[in-house]
Amino acid sequence: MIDLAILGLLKEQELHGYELRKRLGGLPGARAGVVSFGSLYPALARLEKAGYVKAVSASEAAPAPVPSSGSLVGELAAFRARHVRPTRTGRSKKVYGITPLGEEALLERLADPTPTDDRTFALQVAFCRHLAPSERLALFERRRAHVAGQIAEAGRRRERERSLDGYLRSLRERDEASLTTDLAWLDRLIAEERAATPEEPAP
Amino acid sequence: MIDLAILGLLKEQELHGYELRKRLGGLPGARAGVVSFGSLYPALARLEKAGYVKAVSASEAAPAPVPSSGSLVGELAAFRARHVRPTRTGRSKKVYGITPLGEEALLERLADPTPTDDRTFALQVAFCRHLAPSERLALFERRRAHVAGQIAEAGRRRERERSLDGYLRSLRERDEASLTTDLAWLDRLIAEERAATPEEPAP
DNA sequence: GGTTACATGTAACTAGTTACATGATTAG
DNA sequence: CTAATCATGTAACTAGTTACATGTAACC
Repeated sequence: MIDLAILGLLKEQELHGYELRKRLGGLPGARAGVVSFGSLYPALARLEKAGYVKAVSASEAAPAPVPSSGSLVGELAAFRARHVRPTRTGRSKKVYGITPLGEEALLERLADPTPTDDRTFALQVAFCRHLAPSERLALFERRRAHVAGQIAEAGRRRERERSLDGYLRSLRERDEASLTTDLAWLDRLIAEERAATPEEPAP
Repeated sequence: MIDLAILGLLKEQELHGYELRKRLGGLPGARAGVVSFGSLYPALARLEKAGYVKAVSASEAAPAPVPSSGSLVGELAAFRARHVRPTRTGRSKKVYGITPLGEEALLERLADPTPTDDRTFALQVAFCRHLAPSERLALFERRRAHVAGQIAEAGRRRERERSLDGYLRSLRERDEASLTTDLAWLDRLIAEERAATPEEPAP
């Protein structure tokens, strides 16, 4: 999960850990919270050891072309980052960039056909522009099938346990409503995707 | 999470681990999967050590009044459980029941005002019939406020980042749609709850 | 007598968390 | 100078997972 998020963000732009965390928190699906430093920094170290990311000189960090934060503070910080002078003593900003190996790993994680949790799927969609159109569509279709399957299962369960009392019944209704909302969204997403992609005739 | 589920299920009926797991899987919200034995059995041991549950004689396990599985296999197993004879050697069924201390712990977890994840909230609702009406309503209202807050936040974010491109924008829409669906469900739940509870005038 | 389903448990691992420790930079 | 914010990291813990090890009971 965190690996996918880090690789996806670094593919767009070189960043240091602290900034990375801020952007992680701003990513959809919004219902999941911010990641902690205690998991972010070890993850960065792990990814660096694996050769997926590498620390670059702090001054190489590109200032955001479109400042996603919109804050003046962020702009000033970016400006200052450009003429930072390396201090003799330890703790200082460490800017990371993605490596070619890391880009491969990102594509693998984006195309991974294993059904994932909501949060990971949201991240896959957030960065799916890096996939080939056919793989992107496959990602959406797989998810659609997964959600459709859950709806079918919920329907079967409803048949089996008709006359369920109060709160349990309400919870089942909620499950079905949420699955139905999600399916409708996926159908829109898929329709838009097909509309945007000129059809590929069979070879 | 698992503690709440175990205590909630054992409050209804004495059960052994294997059966407990089956019911855990059938509980809403359906989108979360089944728990593994590797987390269930240690959890039972922990709860027993804490004095929240205790192992009772296997023959005391009440057969399900309404067989939730609907399977003949389950019915036969329940029948056989009634005339099990203790075998001399180790591994055999171990039926657990909830203790008064465990019932206290269950009520604490049900009324816990700390905002929780989706899965835990679903469990709180699944067992909320054990709460006093006012506490039940408070549980729902807290959740409603939480979701309403997230919707407000999503709206602010939409203002801030208008003209977001393709997939990110779609993900935001999905977030808002799912939050809105959930809010509507909560409103129905709260309305039903108020309708069912004769109003309490201020003392 | 073999297969299948029931049943309990442990060990090693995964993926995160909170709390802590430290230091650098800047605004007032 | 000092408080706030930026920034990096470690240690101990939490809450689960998978894979393994073992045994029981019934079915055919």
